[in-house]
Amino acid sequence: MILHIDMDYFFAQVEERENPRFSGKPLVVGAEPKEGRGRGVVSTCNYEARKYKIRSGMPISRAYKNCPDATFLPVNMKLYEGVSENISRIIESVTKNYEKVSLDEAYLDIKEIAKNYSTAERIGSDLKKLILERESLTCSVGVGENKMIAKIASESEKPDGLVIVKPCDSSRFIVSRSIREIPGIGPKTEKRLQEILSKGNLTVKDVRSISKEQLNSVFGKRGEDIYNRVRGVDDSQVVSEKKAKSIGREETFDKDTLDPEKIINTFRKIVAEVAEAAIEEDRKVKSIVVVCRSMEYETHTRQVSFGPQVIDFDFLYKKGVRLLLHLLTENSGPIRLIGVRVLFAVDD
DNA sequence: AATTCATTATCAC
DNA sequence: CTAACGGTGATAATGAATT
Repeated sequence: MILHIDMDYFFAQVEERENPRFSGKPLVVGAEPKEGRGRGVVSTCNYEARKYKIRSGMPISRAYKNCPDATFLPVNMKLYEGVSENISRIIESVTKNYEKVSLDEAYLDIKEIAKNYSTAERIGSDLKKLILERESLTCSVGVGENKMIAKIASESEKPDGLVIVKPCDSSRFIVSRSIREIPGIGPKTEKRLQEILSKGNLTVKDVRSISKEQLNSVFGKRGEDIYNRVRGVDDSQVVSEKKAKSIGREETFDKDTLDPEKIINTFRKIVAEVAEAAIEEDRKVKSIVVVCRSMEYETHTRQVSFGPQVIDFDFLYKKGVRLLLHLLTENSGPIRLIGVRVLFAVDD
């Protein structure tokens, strides 16, 4: 039995709490709009902003066009990280057996503490009450027989929802939903499924009509997963204390650039940040990946591995510059973004 | 033949 | 009218290189 908790419009709700004058009016947290010329995207917005068809992930320029009078706030990650920590402490008062998947989302394995689904409902409402009392924030909670059902349940009645799905109801609960509501089915997978069935607006029921064999032939190993998921089956586990496998930084230029000075300066800065983060984590690094995005939005990477070692700036910079040079040579056109990522050694 | 490395694609938040 | 589009991290597929 799994409980999924998802904070409602998290970044924006925290900002409303810190500054109640933002409440009740459209509020957008994300990149600077710069009179509609900004290149970033919306991180989160409140429900008033959603009335203007503003959404997470939307280009900030479009959000600005939809509602120029909205309040636009920059992302104050330190603030949200602190609040997220507080919420983690509250979750830990319920169970230590939980997996945090982002600042605003977590799965709790509650099979040991909930004998039945009415107990689970009580645990969910208690958790919501604690978070509201201690942090003045609302969230949505879903309970189901596995992580996927719990997540769809929590999404289904937000904001401030509490949805319990008993195992006997799992199949009925998902059958009429859009295929896009199944976690892991993104735009590309949806499109390929539409092509298989020669039909748009697919529901979970539609996808159930595709045989395991056909899914396997189109999607390979993932086919099995899709076959199971549309039938409500998901045996992925709640994993607490997950260690990062990589860390990276990337940066989009204000304007696509060819200026070597600008590129190398930005590169030096992000290498320094990645080196600092890797040293801070005290982890051994085995590879470095350099990312370069062209004006045409093509993303290219170059990477090199080495014996696992604790790295410093000079080491990373020497390795990275070579890769960057390769990328710039092959590209020659204006650059939109550069990035650096390090992969940690498995052990350690 | 099996494993690791390098690259790209897809997805999520 | 249409396109517009971050940063961070995970995982899988695929093919090449290495053991």
